[in-house]
Amino acid sequence: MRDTPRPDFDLDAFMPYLLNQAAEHVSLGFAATYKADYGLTRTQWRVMANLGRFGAMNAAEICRISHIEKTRVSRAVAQLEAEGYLTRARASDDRRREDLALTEAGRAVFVALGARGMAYQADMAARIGPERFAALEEGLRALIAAYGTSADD
Amino acid sequence: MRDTPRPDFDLDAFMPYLLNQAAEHVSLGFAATYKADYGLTRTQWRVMANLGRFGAMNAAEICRISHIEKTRVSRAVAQLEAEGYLTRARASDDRRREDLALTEAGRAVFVALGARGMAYQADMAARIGPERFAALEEGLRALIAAYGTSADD
DNA sequence: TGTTATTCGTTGCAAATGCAACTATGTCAA
DNA sequence: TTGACATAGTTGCATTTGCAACGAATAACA
Repeated sequence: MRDTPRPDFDLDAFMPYLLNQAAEHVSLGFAATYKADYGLTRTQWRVMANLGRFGAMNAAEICRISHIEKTRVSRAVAQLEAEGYLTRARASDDRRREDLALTEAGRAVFVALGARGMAYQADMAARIGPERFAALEEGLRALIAAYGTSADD
Repeated sequence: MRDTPRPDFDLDAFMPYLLNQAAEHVSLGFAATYKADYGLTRTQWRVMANLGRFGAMNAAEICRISHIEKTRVSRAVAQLEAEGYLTRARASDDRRREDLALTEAGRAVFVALGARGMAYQADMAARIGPERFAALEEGLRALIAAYGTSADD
């Protein structure tokens, strides 16, 4: 009586569970880098990474691209500005908007962390094998495409 | 001057980023189910899923298996007990330990959500194709194995 | 033009979280 | 036995988070 008349559901093979496990393990590994060396939170790093990769944009665009909640972005931006990593400027054509751009210091951090990120990525590929890595990437993209566009984009 | 003299780092191909995106999309989809219908948080659901799948065990074991922080487990367990989904019993051989087990009500929720989970999973596989789905699963397992065991297990 | 709806970003507040400190129990060895 | 150390689980506290409500600016349109 102590054991379930067990249904077929197996947590070990449940994709949301696997995704979370993998994401957590992998993210924590890299998070240690930018946390220890630059005092950045995950959200702060992601905001910087988007600005670094895609150029200046406003907060709402970052939300749309990264699917980070807008409150979180708002606070991350405030902190990044306080630390001199980005600047905000009211858009002249629409004064609700604030154009965000990395400062030189911010760009430098982005470049440095980008290099670390690529090294981390290479290590990952080596650990599980390049073919598996490629297949994984493709699967993740498919998933994001399948669920991202329909829901909230 | 507004655009980065861009380094090679490409956020779109950064695995931790892809993993987080995918995990978030997919998890939120399923989370809506157990949140809306049973008022469960993600941690609560995961605790129940572990108990349902692996049978009675104590909180520390749940921590080890699921990699959830022990404070979080402690609080989830307290809430689940308050709602009648599980029982705690001091282990007779070691009175520090508390054996946790799902109640009938808890088991019923686990079974119901398990069924939903399988349906959700089937939908995912259909959306991206079974081969990709299988490859994705294999890659995720490899990643978890590669990073999980070394770090904190 | 005036009225209503929408969008951008911030803030208040309650809930969730992480970390360290703590209690209680158990282990090991002198 | 005693004392040092380890483990199970809880609690205090500061930080982070999500959601809803908000003010300001703009769009849409009668």
